[in-house]
Amino acid sequence: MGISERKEREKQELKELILLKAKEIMARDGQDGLSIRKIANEIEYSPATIYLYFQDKDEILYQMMNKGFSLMSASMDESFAIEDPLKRLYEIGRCYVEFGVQNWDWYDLMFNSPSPMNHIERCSVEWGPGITLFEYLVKTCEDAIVHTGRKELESRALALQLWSTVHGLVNLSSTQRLCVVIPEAHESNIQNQLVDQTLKNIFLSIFNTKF
Amino acid sequence: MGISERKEREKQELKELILLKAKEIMARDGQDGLSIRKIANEIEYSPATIYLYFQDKDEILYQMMNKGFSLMSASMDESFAIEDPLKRLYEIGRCYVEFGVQNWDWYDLMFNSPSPMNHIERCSVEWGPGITLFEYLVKTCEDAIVHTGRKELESRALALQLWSTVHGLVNLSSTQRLCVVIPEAHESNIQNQLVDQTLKNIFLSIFNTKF
DNA sequence: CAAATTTACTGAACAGTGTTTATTTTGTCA
DNA sequence: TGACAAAATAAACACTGTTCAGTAAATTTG
Repeated sequence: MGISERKEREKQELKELILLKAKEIMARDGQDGLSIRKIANEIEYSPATIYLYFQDKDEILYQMMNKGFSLMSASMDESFAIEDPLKRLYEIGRCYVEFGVQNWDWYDLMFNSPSPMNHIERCSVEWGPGITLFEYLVKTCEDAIVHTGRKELESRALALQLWSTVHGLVNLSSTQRLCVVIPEAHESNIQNQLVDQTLKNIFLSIFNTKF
Repeated sequence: MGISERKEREKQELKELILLKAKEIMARDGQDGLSIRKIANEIEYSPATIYLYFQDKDEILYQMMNKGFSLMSASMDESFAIEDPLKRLYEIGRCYVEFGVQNWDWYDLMFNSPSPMNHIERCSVEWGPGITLFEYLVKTCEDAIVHTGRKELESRALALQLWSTVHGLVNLSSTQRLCVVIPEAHESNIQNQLVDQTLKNIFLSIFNTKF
């Protein structure tokens, strides 16, 4: 009987539609403008219906976070393919910051918001794509350490240092802390330049390598 | 006539009481648990009264942010007093992270929340204490550069790099991203160790100096 | 001292928010 | 077609920030 299969499929489709509309609303109104009731309006169902497909808003934001990681991976896979470990590491950093600043709502969901983490803790699942990304960073750091012969560096510690720096840059820039501290940074291209300079600085200080 | 002066004083006192109770509520219920209506209850006035003393919630959070900077300065002034520029820089970084992690609600308000920035933009005032703190960091970087004779370093760029890193560390740690990526970091003392190691790494990579 | 005026305060409403539950509508199977 | 299960919803609950008309208190003036 294909009837229950069709039902399952329809259930899945509505679930996807909810996430799709949520995505559209966030793009239009920002993360704060995303509400259950707005989603309900857009999919033309009552708000209560959404709770038949997701246990709460946290789960919706968790699923959106996962979609955000897909977006990010897609925008970074050129960097992942670079042969030279140092250049790869640098490009990953550059693209990371670029993605974060240009897709702030997504980034905020993935790396700042407590909502997806609440869901993760409640359901005791892993922060899957985040861990994958970090482990990839660790591996690239390892490659870079081998490549430069600087065996005194510890790949996990180095990865954390790099991650902290780019994460800090994205946040400072997107929450308007950079532009009020460095007045010249009001125009976005100068801010890009600042971020770029900082990235170059890290690599210069760690690997003695210019880009 | 001292009558209008007394009135002015009373007005100021109620304003301070509002901020005091707001502080207490945030300490108890976190930043998300802080609402105008809760403040109103605690000071035993109606919610509308609060709008006679502050134009909106953003202004309350802006004033609280300023109090947060006072707290932070107080907890860091031992570091500020250190003679040796490198050691001073390191201690500033260590205390910065310590304050951020231990007073996350305050830190979040000062360095992440859009609310105080909304007020700053609306009233076209400066991000006063934040700028002061950053300029002090720049100056200390300058001192450290002179002290180590590494003239190729640019103090403003270096300050931004250091700030980004510690800001990133505080955020990753406080938003539960660190502990899910590095499972050993669940216990807070190991997390402290990780943060400390990262800090040491920065200084090693930039100044070739061990701590 | 009483009346007029200014200042301080509040009740109630508006337009939202996430979430739950009892009820109704819809679809499937015998 | 009637019974049963599944899906959807209306309505409520307990909140949120904010505004405004109207009330109460304090002060100044006649």
